[in-house]
Amino acid sequence: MVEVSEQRGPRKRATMLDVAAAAGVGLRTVSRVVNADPTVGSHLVSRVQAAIADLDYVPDERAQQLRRGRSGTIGAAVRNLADAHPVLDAVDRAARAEQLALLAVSTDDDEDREREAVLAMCRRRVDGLVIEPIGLRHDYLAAEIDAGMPVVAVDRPAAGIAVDAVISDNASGIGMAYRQLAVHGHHRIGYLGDDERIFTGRERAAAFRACVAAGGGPLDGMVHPGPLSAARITAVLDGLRRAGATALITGNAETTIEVLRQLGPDAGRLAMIGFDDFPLADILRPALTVVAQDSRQIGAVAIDLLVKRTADPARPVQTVTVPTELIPRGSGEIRPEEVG
Amino acid sequence: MVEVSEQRGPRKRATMLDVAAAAGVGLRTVSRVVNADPTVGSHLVSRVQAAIADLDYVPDERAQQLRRGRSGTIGAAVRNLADAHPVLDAVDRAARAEQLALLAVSTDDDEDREREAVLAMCRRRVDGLVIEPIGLRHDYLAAEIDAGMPVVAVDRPAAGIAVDAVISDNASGIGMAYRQLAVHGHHRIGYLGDDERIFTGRERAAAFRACVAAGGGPLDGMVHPGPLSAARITAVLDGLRRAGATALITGNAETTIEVLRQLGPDAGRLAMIGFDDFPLADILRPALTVVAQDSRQIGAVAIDLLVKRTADPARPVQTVTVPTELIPRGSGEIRPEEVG
DNA sequence: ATGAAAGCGCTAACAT
DNA sequence: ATGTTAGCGCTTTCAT
Repeated sequence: MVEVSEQRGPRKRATMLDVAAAAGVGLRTVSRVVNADPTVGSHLVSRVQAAIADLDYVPDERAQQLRRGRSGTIGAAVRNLADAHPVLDAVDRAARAEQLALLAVSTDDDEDREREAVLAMCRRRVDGLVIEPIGLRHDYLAAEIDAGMPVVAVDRPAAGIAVDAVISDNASGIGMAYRQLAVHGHHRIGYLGDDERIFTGRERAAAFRACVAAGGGPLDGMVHPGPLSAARITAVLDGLRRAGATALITGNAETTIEVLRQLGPDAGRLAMIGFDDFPLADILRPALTVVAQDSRQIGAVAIDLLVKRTADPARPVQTVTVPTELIPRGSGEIRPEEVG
Repeated sequence: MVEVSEQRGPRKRATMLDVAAAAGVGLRTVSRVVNADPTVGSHLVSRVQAAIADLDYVPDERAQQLRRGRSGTIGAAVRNLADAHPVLDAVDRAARAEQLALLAVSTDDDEDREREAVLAMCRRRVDGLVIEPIGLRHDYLAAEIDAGMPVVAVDRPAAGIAVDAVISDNASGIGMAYRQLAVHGHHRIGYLGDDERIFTGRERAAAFRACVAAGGGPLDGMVHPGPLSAARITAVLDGLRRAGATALITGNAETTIEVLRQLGPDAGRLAMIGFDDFPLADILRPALTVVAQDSRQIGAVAIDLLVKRTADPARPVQTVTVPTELIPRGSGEIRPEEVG
């Protein structure tokens, strides 16, 4: 009986050993060809490559990683795949420049999801971690860091652990927004942003208070940090109107958007500057003046810190602050007399 | 001399063997505990768990996968991490329900990036592939499919290979948009969309032509498929104005947004319906009427097809069409007499 | 109910 | 310049 070689169903996947056999060379030679080791005779190289093409051989990266001891991958846990795109994009580019693949997951702003996602990446033995921290405590990472995992926090510092961080200059951003409104004649300026239990919410609210104090404007009823909810925003907008506010600074993109949604056609009747730029902010009417973070630089610095820590695990922990930029588009340049 | 046990620098990572030694049990027992095998004595379970906690043991998933022969991961290659979010999100949810992790990469609408990204996933031995195809030929996947890799195309079919697909009902979507405009009194309706070399561009332009033919409206100078560029859109808008068009259907979100950008304050002077919904479409003025794809269902169906093919690799290849929905928000309900 | 040993596919010492 | 061999950390027959 002759064995039927062409079976139905999926063909078995070729391994490196199959390739070696087909090419009539040793396993090591195939490995060398796969890894572009120049010390292989060109004769054998082409024979091995032919066998690889013939068998549709695809190296198993898991085995490579396991044996090499490095994964060549860095993990990124960001709050939202969509919003974080500019930072993530920059991280991706920077990582690629360092010959590193990027494994990105969304934490959906959920503390448990974050921990779960980060630990999953640790099980995959990523060579480094970029985290946009959600929770208040990140002790769950202590063991990993202890085991030598390089970690960098972006957007906000990670509490409870000593890791490098890249954050935007929130105080300066709020300052620019406040001055822009003041320069355009506003005196009664409101602030509506994140809960102060959140790092950026805390920093931005504090910076705003400092600006008002320095500018001599009214503080009472003007500063509204708190959780993001449509109902709260409705109430705050109402209160601000009663208090005679002619201008508003919003502390994050979600808040900005919800405010615009509620303002509807009245959007032009209040001067407004949003912290964080977002797509389409320029096609709104009036176009939205924003304080933009330098996402590209944030991502690049994050990878840089990761690489440096990998090279020298003992180096002192560092927090890098990246400048923000005011982008005037119209909504922040409305004068009080145009408001009504 | 006594060995210094508390060294400087990263502690070596504990392996399963270390845990076994620390707990005074066999390797197999630790494996059983890690995998929640119920046949382990509760006495040993707690002893092993204590050792795991003590050593901060984290299983190496690559080794698990290698040995198990499955990765428990499905890969998704989408054009854009931001735009695809709803589909990706649905894919993610559906995958998790099937106990599968999701590995997502962006192809940035680039054919080479797509191939590179997909092959990278194959090297990681994902258990299935969800692809939003870019290129015209996908033969590079033939060998993988032959080796038993389940693949499903979303949004458009993959050419050159026989794989399952989930696509939106483009013709019906264009039909709804056209009728909505016609019902509101428009007779001179323009179309501006993707190049007809792109599947969706082809389908939507063809559907639009069929609508016009059926409705008896003018076709001449009204249908504009082609590459997305600001200059081309400027020219088309100008031509449409001269041709007396009172309404416009745009064939994809990028085009819609660029049109709105160029229209600026004149946005309300042209009835408009966009194919594809996007965030903030509802806070524009006028709010944008759109044909929305059912991303949630697309994602769910994609995973369903993947699971079914995994279970039965020989099942016939299938293309599922998912309905689209018209969401009237204002811009599509402007009457010709309001247009200037 | 538990352990010893083989091996997943690959790379890296070590021959030769 | 090329081949042999020993693991990387885990799961899994197979004994016990």
